Amino acid sequence: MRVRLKDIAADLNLSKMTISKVLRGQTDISEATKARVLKRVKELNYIPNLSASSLRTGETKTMGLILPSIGKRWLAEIAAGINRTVSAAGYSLIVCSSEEDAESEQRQVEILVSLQADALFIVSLQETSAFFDQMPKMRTTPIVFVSHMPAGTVESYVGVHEELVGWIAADHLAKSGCKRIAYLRGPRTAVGDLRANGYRRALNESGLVAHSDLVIETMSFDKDEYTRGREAMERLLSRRGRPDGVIAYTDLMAVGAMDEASRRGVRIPEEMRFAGCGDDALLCQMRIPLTSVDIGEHDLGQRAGRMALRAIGNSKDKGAQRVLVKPRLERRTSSEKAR
Amino acid sequence: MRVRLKDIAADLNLSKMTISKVLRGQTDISEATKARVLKRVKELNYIPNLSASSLRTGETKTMGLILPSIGKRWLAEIAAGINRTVSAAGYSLIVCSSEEDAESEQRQVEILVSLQADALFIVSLQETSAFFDQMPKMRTTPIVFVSHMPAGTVESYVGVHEELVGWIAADHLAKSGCKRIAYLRGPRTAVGDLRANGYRRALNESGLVAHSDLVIETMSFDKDEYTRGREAMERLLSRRGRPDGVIAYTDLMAVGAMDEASRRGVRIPEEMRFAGCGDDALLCQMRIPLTSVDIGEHDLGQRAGRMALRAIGNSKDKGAQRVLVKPRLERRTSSEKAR
DNA sequence: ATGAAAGCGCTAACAT
DNA sequence: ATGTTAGCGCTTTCAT
Repeated sequence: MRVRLKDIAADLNLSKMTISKVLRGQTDISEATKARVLKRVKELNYIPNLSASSLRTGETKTMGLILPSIGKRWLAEIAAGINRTVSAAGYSLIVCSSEEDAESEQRQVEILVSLQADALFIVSLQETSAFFDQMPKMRTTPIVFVSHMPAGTVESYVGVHEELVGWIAADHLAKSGCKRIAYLRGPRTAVGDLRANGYRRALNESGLVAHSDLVIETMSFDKDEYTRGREAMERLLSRRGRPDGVIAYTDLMAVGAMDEASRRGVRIPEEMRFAGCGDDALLCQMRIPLTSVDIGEHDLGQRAGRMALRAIGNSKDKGAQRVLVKPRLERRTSSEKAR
Repeated sequence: MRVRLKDIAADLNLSKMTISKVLRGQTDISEATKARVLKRVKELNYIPNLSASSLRTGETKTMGLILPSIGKRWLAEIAAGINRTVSAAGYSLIVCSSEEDAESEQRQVEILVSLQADALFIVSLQETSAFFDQMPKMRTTPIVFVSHMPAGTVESYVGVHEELVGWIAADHLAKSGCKRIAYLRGPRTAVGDLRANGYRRALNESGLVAHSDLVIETMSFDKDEYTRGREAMERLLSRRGRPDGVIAYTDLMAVGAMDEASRRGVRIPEEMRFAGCGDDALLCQMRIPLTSVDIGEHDLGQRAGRMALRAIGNSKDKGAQRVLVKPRLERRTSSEKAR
């Protein structure tokens, strides 16, 4: 059996209350006993039973994060941002992966609520907020939606100014003198559409036209993004009127497109400039350093963390909060004249 | 306040015992009341308090996994492997990141033990088992070390046959006819040394010599692996007697080396064959598809999961268990004559 | 088939 | 400065 408060108490001829008080740093304990207790606690390697204290206090000083998967860099950065913020406030973060499955996500929510997590962060896969609405009894546990917000939810939300992502990249290339800017657009999702809108707006503002054959649809989903990027470039180069600027929905697609262009003898950035999205350190350092829009995942995580801490603080303050973080451009060789 | 068993009981004029029994599937309940209870439970969206039941039963049906970081693909695959196995047995997996910090790892262990996780998996950063030895009182919680084993531990361990990783890659290139096989070796760690030994053994077995200037040391750690791969290739090509085969400690280094070689006009695989380690889907599909040693992380995770389940089953069976999974070669264009 | 009592390990509130 | 009592929500055991 594990060591309990009671054991330490018996060991030192004290009551378990005294031990408990020492462990929680209460001040009405003499320095002498305090030292004695701490010494024995260390020796016996006592680890408190969080189930028990949670049952009594109603809190675990633990927060849960549910991610679609734990292998993606941007998700890991969100996690790191949250972790930094909440651990500074004395909370531990535990992560669950929904393995890209919306039903599994719901199970994870129940597990974390069941575990008495003090707050939840979810990068959700739910289309709508139906699941969350039906459990209003769960309102004790604040939930912060990160990056994606199920339609209808009136919960806290921290997301990305997606339209600006597309705008920043397109505006940059336009200001750099590109006249025909192609866009390897993302999926037909809310995010994909917003970024495409930003791209179009930037072009219009610069007096350019987002000609429809400059926008390449996301192709066969059975292929990886790198290959999709290459194939998109094939299409662009096979037509008359090749672009002098290319923006891709992801860094990997951008790298694929750049590789294909290079292979066909296009000089980068002299003849064609490129920008990606995600600012992936790995991809952006390869070959021709890639200009990319930094989505700001770490910041996203920090804001989400702060929001949860606030929600726990004033339980009465349940006004829905929404924050959008602003993306930032990282300029590199792929879009700048070599000096 | 959250819904409790008591609330449902009062609601239906039953005792909380009855509700509890229904929820745990005990059979001594009439079908009628069972249905009534389940209906109300669903309506009220009851979520059990795991702290309370854990306190009573001593188990949480939860296991913890501690990773150095959650952004790495191979760690994510280990996690997925564990998850698959333990969730099939009714356990939930919760993940904590130690953020590459050995002290933080210790804190995570304490948190998960405190949370009453039924078993722990650790991809550990500890050099020695000192921390784990000093908490024998914690032995109630089985710990499975994955991938890396702190010196001295007598716990369960599932790792990789690292020597074979180096051997497989080198043997493959040797059998393909390469006579001068270079090795961009990893760090001076246990793993790095084992793989280097495997490389040397394979060469010897094929009657080749692991000439010292064919083994390139890991260079400046402030640079990313891609750049290190490129720079290693620069060095190899600047000497007389260029290699006709190159093995790299990671896929990313291999890609860097291949890029640099291509840039300098070396034809791959005709003039130089390449193999990496890790079988990273992203990196292995780029440009020249890269032959790579699949470390078998998913398998690693599954074995670890099974080991933990066994440890929970027979609490008496505390014989230290060790398993090494075998890596596998994935052949691709970088090492095969184009057909 | 249903329920009452006791207690898991801890702490809030109140003695002493 | 230290200790006593009660109870958090659940389940084990034993009655009914």
